[in-house]
Amino acid sequence: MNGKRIKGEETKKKIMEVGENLFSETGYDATSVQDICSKAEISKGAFFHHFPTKEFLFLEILNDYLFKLDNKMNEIEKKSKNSLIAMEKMVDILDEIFVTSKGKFTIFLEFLRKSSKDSEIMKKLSNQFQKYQKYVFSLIEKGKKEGNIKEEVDSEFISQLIISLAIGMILKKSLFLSDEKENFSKKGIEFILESIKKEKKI
Amino acid sequence: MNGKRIKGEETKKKIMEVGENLFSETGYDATSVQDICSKAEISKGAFFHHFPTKEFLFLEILNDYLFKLDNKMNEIEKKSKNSLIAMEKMVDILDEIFVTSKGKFTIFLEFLRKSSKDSEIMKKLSNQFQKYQKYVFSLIEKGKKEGNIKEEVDSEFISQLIISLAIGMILKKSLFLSDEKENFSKKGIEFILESIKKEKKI
DNA sequence: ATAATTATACCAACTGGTCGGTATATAAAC
DNA sequence: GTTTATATACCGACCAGTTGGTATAATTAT
Repeated sequence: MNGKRIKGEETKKKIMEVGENLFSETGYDATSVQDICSKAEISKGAFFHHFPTKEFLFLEILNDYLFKLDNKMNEIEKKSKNSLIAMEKMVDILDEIFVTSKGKFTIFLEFLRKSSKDSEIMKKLSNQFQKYQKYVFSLIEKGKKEGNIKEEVDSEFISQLIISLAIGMILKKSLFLSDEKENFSKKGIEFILESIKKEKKI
Repeated sequence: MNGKRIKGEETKKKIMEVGENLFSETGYDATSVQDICSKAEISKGAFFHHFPTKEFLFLEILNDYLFKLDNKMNEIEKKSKNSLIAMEKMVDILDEIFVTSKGKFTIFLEFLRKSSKDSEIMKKLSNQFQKYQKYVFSLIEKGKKEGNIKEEVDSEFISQLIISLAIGMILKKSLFLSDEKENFSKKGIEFILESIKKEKKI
């Protein structure tokens, strides 16, 4: 039936897939449109039929990436019974997003790098981080209400701390894997959580 | 006297300066040798007289960068009376290195990005981080001996935690400056230090 | 003189993007 | 049901400009 339409969408997907891989492996500038075409086994004509510019492809990949990140974030909320568990899970999920399926993180670096030149990209990434931080903030507030977290905790400060730590851990881990102990990410967040947890009375 | 010799060194310095700026502003790939020459007000011939390749320039800039980082690190040790103060100062210094004189951090990103492709660069950066972490480790151990830090603290774990946090804070700060509270970096490290400090008996 | 330094002209390879044209699938007209 | 029309998908040669790097000549300092 609509063979053409479907095939068109498939090539577009293929281009985005290959683009994401090459951009993260080789970097945006060092990846030529021809490289993408060759690896995707399509012609240059096909490429520019689906994407007006190379830059546009990059932006679509970024949007896609952020969209998936959002979805993952929402998943955690549903799956977690209480706020403490949710926060611990977050790191795993971030981990999974960035590190699993190799090279995911390097394209994040590529996004970061481009963001310092392109204010629109910067805005998008910044928003994403803020969204993420606000989510942690709400988890902490929720934790206070649940009686799991001390009331005097500065939610704003701690949420920023957790986000910063998460970013740092992931960056360190994915770049210099090497010596790190198992579950370091988890333990790191737990360390902070331990400090803001309310002591359980027996 | 040896005016020419000196002038030769000066052009080399100039190239490295301009190179560092342009690489961090525009990125390695997007910066052409010609761009560097124009901004440094020299000819292409002069460039390739001092550097065999563009890549080589990048590596020398990296080495220089790491060298300066090392020196800064050693400075703190001398200036600090005890280990706790030293640790707090570290973040400021890191901050200063990365953020002050805008764009310093973006070239660090550029280093990171290239490291994911070049194993030699990766090694260098990795070593630097390990050096840095080992330094924090020694500070913690020193703190234990000084009686400032609890003996049961896992120095390895905490040193990794601090490094990760520092990286994350700096990255977040320099990219999405925005809303962050004053002295967040300092407060962040202080938060961890507070947890491992030995209570002072009065 | 001679060796180091800088400038100019140049090259082959490659860049993002365009363009004329083709193939094929869907839809409309008969 | 068959023809006609139209839009989508795709190809690959081609464009003007840029790239890192070279060859060579001119300048300069010792």
